[in-house]
Amino acid sequence: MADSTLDRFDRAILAILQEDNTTPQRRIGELVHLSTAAVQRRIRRLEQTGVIQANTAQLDPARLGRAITLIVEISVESERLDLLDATRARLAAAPEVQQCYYVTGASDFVLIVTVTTMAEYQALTRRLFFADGNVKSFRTHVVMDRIKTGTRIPVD
Amino acid sequence: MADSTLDRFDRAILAILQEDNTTPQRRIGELVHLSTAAVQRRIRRLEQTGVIQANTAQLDPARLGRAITLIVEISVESERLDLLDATRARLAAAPEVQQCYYVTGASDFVLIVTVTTMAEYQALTRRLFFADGNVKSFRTHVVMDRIKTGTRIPVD
DNA sequence: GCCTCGATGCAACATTGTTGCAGGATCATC
DNA sequence: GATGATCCTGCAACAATGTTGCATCGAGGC
Repeated sequence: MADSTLDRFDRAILAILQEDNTTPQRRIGELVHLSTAAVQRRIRRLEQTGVIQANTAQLDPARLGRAITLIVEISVESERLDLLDATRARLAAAPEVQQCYYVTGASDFVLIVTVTTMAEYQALTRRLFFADGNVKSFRTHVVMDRIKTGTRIPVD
Repeated sequence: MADSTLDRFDRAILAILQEDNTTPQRRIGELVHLSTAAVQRRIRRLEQTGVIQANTAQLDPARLGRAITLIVEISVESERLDLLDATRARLAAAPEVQQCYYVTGASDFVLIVTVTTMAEYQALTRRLFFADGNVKSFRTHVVMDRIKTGTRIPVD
């Protein structure tokens, strides 16, 4: 899982798949100037070596009733490893928690949360924050506009 | 693009595609108890109506050299609409900015940024924050652990 | 009860993905 | 500088998957 340097072909393929992984391999081959077989083998290698972690559909949260997005900063009481790990596991397990980062700075965790109603969020805070003895405080930002979302990263 | 209520079949299909959109329609049909043709037509409708916004490969940032993730909170001087829009556009256009939210609370924008080196981040702050007259201040959290990432949302 | 509308399953068909094989480039070794 | 090993390529046959036409079924309105 170490080196496997990516050449410009790999990067070009990744750039395409990152935008639309339903692009036919034949089309990718035309774009990057390789045969479909070569494209196919490179994609398989990228998947097996973990460069490509998953192939997923991006859904519109609003259309699924989850119109509210929140960003939450959490501060913990103690940085003791076992307590941190417990909190970490609890946060990651919650389906409403879309993303969770352990960070430096004023807070310890930053979450991105999606809910259908503020009542649901209130319930979540009770279940996830107040019930967790190690959560000292949390600060909530309500998202008014999701200007840019996704997991796209530059490939060059 | 309005109603188009999602029944339990749609939701079951979305749950699968959100995990792995390379799952064959035949397999999806078995799982949700529909014919492949029905699955195929539903997926097409979900794509056309925008419930499915994109089909993308999820890449490992570390394997592409972007080992550093940062979360940045930005406060602006003025909430004047034209100034806000200019800042918003500038932030969204930066490829290093993976996600960008306009939020309530102590800060105005929250960004998720990926870079290869801290020097690159420093350059980004100059280009994006210091050069923008309307950015009053920003606070940076360095991500030590990406506990949970992605765009997965509950479908039920 | 009859009609329309929308969705379904089946089956033929089109497209796309996969694999075996032979050949070409690169690199270390001699 | 030749030699062989290794890796990657393209081509072509093949397998798997996606797509569409058609007949049928069920729900709701008249």
